[in-house]
Amino acid sequence: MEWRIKLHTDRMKSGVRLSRDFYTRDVLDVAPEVPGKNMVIRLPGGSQERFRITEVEAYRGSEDRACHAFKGRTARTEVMFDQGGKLYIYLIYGMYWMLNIVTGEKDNPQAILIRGVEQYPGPGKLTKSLGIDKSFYGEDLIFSDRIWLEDIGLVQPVKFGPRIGIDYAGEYWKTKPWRYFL
DNA sequence: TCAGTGATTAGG
DNA sequence: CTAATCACTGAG
Repeated sequence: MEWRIKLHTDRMKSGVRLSRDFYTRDVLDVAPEVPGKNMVIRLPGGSQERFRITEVEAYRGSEDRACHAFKGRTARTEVMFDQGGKLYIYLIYGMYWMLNIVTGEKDNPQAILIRGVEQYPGPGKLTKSLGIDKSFYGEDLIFSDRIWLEDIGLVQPVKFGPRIGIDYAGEYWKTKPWRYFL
């Protein structure tokens, strides 16, 4: 019960913005550290809010059949080939914007799908609620004044399991435990 | 379980 | 130009 109270009282507390070095590591090192971090965002109304990230998934390079970079470099996936710390945004099923954070070094395409924050579980629901759309494509979390991540000095135990919604990727990639959540 | 919905992509 | 695909969601 105490952890619930702590989550709530800490929610608005500001932390330290994560720097480039955090993102330029391998996605499998970065992704497990993202749940528990705060996402700071300027909402459509103009107010700045903080949301605790609760669930993410790792997509790792041109070998990962579930990763959009698997099919090579296209206009859509271009930003994944840039250095870590930028946003990869795309539309799915004609309705939902997906929010991803690019990781790794330049020309090593990787990204982390943000699947949920504390108040808005679900990748499509959180982008809709927070007003995240194509205009965030390529946004740099190191310099942006409307969205970034911050460390609030809490280490949360992270659980893990297989990624969601990638049946097409085949048994090997589908079963990799690359989903991380609180 | 299943339809909605439209950008993106590869292929003529 | 066409047609298939799709890191989802909510209704029944």
